Amino acid sequence: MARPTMEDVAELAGVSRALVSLVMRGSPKVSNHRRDAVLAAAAQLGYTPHQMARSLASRTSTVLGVMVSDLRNSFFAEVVEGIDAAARASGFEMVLNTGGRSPARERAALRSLLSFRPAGVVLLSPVLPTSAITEASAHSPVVLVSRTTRLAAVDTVNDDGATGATLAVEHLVSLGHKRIVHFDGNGASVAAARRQGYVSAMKRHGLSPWVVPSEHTDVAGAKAVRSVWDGPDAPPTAIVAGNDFNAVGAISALEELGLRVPRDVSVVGYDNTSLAALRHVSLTTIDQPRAELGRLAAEALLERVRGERTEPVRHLLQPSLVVRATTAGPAA
Amino acid sequence: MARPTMEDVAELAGVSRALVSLVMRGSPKVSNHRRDAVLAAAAQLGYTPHQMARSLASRTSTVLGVMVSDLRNSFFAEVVEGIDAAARASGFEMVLNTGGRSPARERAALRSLLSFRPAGVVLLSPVLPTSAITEASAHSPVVLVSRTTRLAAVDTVNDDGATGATLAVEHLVSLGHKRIVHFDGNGASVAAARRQGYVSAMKRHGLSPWVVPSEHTDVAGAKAVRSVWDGPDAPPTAIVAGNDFNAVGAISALEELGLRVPRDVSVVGYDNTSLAALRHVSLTTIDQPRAELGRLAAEALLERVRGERTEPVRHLLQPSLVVRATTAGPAA
DNA sequence: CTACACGATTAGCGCGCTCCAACGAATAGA
DNA sequence: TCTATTCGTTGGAGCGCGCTAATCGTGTAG
Repeated sequence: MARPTMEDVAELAGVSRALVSLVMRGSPKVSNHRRDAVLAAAAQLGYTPHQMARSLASRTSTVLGVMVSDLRNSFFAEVVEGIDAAARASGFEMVLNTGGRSPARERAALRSLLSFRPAGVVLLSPVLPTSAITEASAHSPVVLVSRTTRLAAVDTVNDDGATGATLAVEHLVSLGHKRIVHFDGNGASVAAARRQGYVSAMKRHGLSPWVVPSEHTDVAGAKAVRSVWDGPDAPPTAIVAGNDFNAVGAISALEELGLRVPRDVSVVGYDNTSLAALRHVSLTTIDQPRAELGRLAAEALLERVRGERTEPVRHLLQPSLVVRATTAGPAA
Repeated sequence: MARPTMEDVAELAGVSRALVSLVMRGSPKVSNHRRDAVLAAAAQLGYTPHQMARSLASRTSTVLGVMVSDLRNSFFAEVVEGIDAAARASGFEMVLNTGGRSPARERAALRSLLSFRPAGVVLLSPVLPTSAITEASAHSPVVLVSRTTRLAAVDTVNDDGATGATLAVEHLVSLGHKRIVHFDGNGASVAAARRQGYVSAMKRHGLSPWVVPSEHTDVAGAKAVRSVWDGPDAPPTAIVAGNDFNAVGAISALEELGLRVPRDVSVVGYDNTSLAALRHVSLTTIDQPRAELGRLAAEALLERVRGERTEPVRHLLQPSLVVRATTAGPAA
């Protein structure tokens, strides 16, 4: 298990340790002769530079700390993939943690990440209090994804939920719908923007907004449908769900009520998760560019690391409408 | 950004650096008097030990390297969550990578992980050649998840795919099915065990096995259904799909053919992903204990790290049947 | 043949920490 | 009183590497 060190490579190649260091860092001021000898020796020993020693000596880091609330949520998993791709392209690695949507656990996870003295930290939809984020930003560049802040030292990357919800409403209105209900995401940090986008789009078209409290789960979506159809009001002809899971739950409940989608009721989701793309679901939804969110988060950190920028950035990505099989004109 | 060091804490507390080190590592041989002074100084400066310096000096590591082929696959994401939980419980961190099912990329990812001199490495369903795994195992303990090996230096954690497929067949047979087809996962490393379990279970019941080549995607599942129903043979009354995605694709294609599930055809998936649990899908499937897979992988590494074991372990987890709404007796 | 320049190479310090040998002071035993 | 022993504490070496300043060797000009 004892891996070789630079010293071993230097000895085998018959050069000094410093020269091996130069070769490993790709310095141009090494003769080809020596370079080949060093590379051959390194290959023979199976030598790879020790990242930790390297970053200790160079006082730099090739680590990006990433804290994600819940990896099982495919939305976050795909953002992480985006971060990974961007990090890899620049020679960085991810140290990854989960916070479980608990402030205490997130705090511990963040501390743990910072103990690696990372080049930067990405926080995916954290529930941490602002004070903890402020403190972290004193030690390391911080990027927030799916959460906004006014902190000047912190970058943010979000999708424009208001525009996304507006797209959903516009689509339904153009199909002829007038009674459109929104299932609100309640606690979720992205819910407010979506709700606000829905409300103002409705008003813009002279329609009365109808917001039903719900959650970002399929169970909650089903429950919201039952509460609406059990209620005293004439039922809507279309639903703008809080996210895809919520939409799928709503569709199940509608079918159990004997209603057909989209013949009787149209449904629009949000996120365009892989679930929505399944032909069995084939959900009309709002696409959030997840990999792009991740990429921009990583890029934002790298810009800070390279000292290219000190001003905060506020990326607001534009979502897009993906029309599939759950929307159609209202029943005559 | 310049974080305080042990030296700073020592100076503020009026003690030596070595004493601060002892306090940070929770040594009992420190007087309460001094300990309090050190902790107070550390708190005042916001000091946290530098993990990389620590592991360099101690020649130990608190890093677990994790390479996952594709995080977007929720199966892997959930295994990673299991690893994370176990690692956190023992004070370890994950350095995480993706290999993208490409041998070249996986090789680079593995090298990158090893450059951190991790305590151990977890490879989730790698497509790497055995030689690369052998080489890695010379440098660090290695655990393979969802892939088998004969390498004595490498631990493995798998679910018992043969038993899982057998459970599916038994369930269908007990419902009265006789014509049961299996959609094979082809390239997937777990496919062979499932196929073999299916075949021997069928034979055990005096039924003739019928294996259709497919893939672990919903598109492939749909295609397999069409090829079977377009074929010359009398169609089956039940399908044992390669995994949940394959099953969902099959169900869509069946419905497009005017067949009802489970009235006309029963379908069993594999993995019990969150998809299967959605009420809109409500798929009968084989549950693979994913978090447990992850936990055992982490544990296996930690046992090696702690020197508690040098023999390889071969964990084979028992899957279980989850009956939902896609299976019933065959049509009379 | 000497002086000089310049590129290739090396010695050695320090990154933040762990660990070990060794220290002084206090207590115990003789 | 003197020697052991224990306990809490400290100095210093060294983990594997990056980096700066100094050194070496070679070719060119004078």
